[in-house]
Amino acid sequence: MSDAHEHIDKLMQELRRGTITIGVLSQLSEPQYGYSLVTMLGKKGVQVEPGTLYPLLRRLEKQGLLDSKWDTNESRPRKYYLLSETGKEVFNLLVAEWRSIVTSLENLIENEGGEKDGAD
Amino acid sequence: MSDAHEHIDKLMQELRRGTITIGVLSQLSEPQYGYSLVTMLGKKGVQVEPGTLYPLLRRLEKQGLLDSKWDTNESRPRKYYLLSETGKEVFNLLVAEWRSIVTSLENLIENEGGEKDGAD
DNA sequence: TTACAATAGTGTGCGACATACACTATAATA
DNA sequence: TATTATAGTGTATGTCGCACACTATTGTAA
Repeated sequence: MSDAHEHIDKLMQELRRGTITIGVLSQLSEPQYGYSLVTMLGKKGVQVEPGTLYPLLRRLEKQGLLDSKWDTNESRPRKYYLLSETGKEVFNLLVAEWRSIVTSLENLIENEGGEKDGAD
Repeated sequence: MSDAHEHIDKLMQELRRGTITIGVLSQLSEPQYGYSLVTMLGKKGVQVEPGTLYPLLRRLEKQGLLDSKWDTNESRPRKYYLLSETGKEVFNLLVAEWRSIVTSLENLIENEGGEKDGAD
């Protein structure tokens, strides 16, 4: 019963996949830079490695979902990211899709453990 | 606003990732074969390609989450899959993790659009 | 017999994520 | 001044699941 624990990690990771994107997008209604995002998301229960987040941010920017601008006024230059108009739309669509997935999955999970009707 | 629709597909696909596994596991408290799973999941709103499901089933079997046996009594031989004991445990853990993710994400999403407290 | 549906299988490619590492610049300290 | 710690950004690489497209086989209907 314990040799499976090695696979669980992988499976959970797969479960998290894609949700990081939603998490990040959800925080970018206001400009933030990479490090602050890592910190903030971490506080909210979503652990993200910097090495995961930075490529993600650049990906999202390249796809046009994020805008970015360097702030060189502060002591260290920081790259601030912000949701673009497109990003806002995509985020909303993504949330809708997410909720739909949650609903379907909940149905499947709930049904398990109970009786099922043999209707075909 | 339309060139983003190409990315949305990818993002949604990423969102679905991993959930297919949970969906499949949830249906295997009783033995079923690949084709019937494709049909059944499809009816319940979870579209899965056969070319996606079959490798998944074998993967899960190789990981010890599923048991399988060929039924050659019927007209065409069918490979029936069933949750193993390990599989049941993993499924439960996975469901727990899933619910946790759902909760975190809901929090992040809800917070957006409203005011945020500057509490640190 | 041919054609199609049912059923299972495989191989390849893509892409996101994790991990690890490198780099810069500021601040602190010896 | 030199060194170290740390905040902050960036990149290279590997893994692995999933989608897609393909093949193979068998049974049944035309």
